[in-house]
Amino acid sequence: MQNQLKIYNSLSRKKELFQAINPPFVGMYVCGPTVYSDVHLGNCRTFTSFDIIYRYLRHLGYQVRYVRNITDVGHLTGDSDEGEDKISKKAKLENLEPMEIVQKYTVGLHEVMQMLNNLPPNIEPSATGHLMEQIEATQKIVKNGFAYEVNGSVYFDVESFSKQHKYGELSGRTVEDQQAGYRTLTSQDEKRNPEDFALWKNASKEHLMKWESPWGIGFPGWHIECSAMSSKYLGKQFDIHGGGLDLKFPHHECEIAQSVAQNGEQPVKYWLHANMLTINGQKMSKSLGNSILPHELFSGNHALLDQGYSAMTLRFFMLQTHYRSTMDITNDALKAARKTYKKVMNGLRVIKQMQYKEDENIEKNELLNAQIRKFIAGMYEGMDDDFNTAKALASLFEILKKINSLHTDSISISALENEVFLEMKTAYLDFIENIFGLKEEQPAQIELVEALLQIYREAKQVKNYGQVDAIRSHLKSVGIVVKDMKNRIEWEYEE
RNA sequence: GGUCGCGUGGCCGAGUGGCUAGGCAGAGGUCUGCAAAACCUCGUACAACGGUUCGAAUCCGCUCGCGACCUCCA
Repeated sequence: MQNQLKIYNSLSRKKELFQAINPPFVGMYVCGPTVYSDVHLGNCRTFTSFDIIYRYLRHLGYQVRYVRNITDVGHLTGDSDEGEDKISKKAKLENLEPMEIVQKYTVGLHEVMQMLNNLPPNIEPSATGHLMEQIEATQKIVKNGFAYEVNGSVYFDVESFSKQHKYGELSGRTVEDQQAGYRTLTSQDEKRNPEDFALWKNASKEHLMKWESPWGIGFPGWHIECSAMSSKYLGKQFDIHGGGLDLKFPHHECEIAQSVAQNGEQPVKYWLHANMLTINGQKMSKSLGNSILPHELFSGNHALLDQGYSAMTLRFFMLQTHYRSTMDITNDALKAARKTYKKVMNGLRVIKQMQYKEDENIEKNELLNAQIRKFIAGMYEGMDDDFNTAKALASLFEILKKINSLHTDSISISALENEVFLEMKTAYLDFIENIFGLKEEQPAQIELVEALLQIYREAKQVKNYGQVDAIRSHLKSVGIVVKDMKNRIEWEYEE
């Protein structure tokens, strides 16, 4: 598999040429959500970023196995190993079975993912569906001497691990650094050292979600599920592991340690982290009261929003920012994104209908042909540069200008080489639909619009401007703009 | 306090030692019954200060500001 794709690897802190372990196959694991509440915009950003990465890898010809888990047990509130299970807590609060909570929010997640046109992962494994694998992984770590049991709980022994292996490489921390940030252990604590983390936790009688294990009745720790499930479906070593930047430490650091503790080798070749979301320059968080749910964004039903913005507007907005930069949500930025999104989609409709026409009387424009080829290459260069969608879009807009110029006949299509025209059409379609994953949101009732437009044309012929203006304003009220061009009359989506 | 990142024109947002993306908004123009759309032209920006260099927004140092992680979070 030949390519120029470079990926920023969080582990090396450098852009590296992407070389699949087993081409043409690529294994990609992305940390999914804990399904104890509605999926939030930050989740959406991360999953959309990896959706585009997934789509691009496929476009390049890789056969990608994309695994994104559902965390439905083991993720605790509060201090990492002492809080309440998030799912259980919510279940008690709503007086439901924990699995009802899981089902409810998993369905909600899928719904939003579909609206955003994110492709479903190839495997979406849940933690409760892989208890055996987690128990086995824990046993192996204990056997290798990197974990210890206390009162029916098993903890990863960071100290003994770090004597033989590196711990903290991904996040750039040393064990000593971390100790500085921890409170001291009390005599009540089961852990030998504060940086140790739970692989398996003993469950009290009241605990809702618990299972048999070699250490008694309990439940798995949060980090072990990803190690267990990623290795089950992608092997001990796989190509890409992604997730939100906030998972880098401790979650991903723990995953590396767990895998190395089992097999002695690094589990992941390329670690990718998507950056956080801010709103009006501030971190989006519940405590600040500025978090927005996808449905609130779509409906505009939120104090910080002037109006609603569609799922595709959000997706386009995300494309304009590189996945490793923080993305700031503002009304102004969203409005600009909506307008540009529609412009791009109007271009898509135009190019889909456009046909090449040979005309011997018209000379080929070499400069134009060269320019178009350069812009197509520019889109690929952008994506090859660590999936830089913002960079790719710059070239896409240049192509869009050419498409519009061809459409309005300010450039003759015959001035293009047939081959260049086809390349341009294919590339524009591929990028919009297959790579960026954009789609039309309000497919208009084309027959009706066309019928009205016919009346419009006739009224215009006889200079019945009253009727002309009436039709125009009617169509505008449903989001359709009439375009009076030099030689014809058409419609497009309002921007 | 520890670790790390960022600061780009009115707004958003790429980039990166010389060739100075792109989008939105704004101005002018072409077209048009009027408009809209589309296209063309226009803005010479990179937090402050010092240094390295023939040359820095881009490298180094320092200052200021913002943010992330270290504690639930994608």
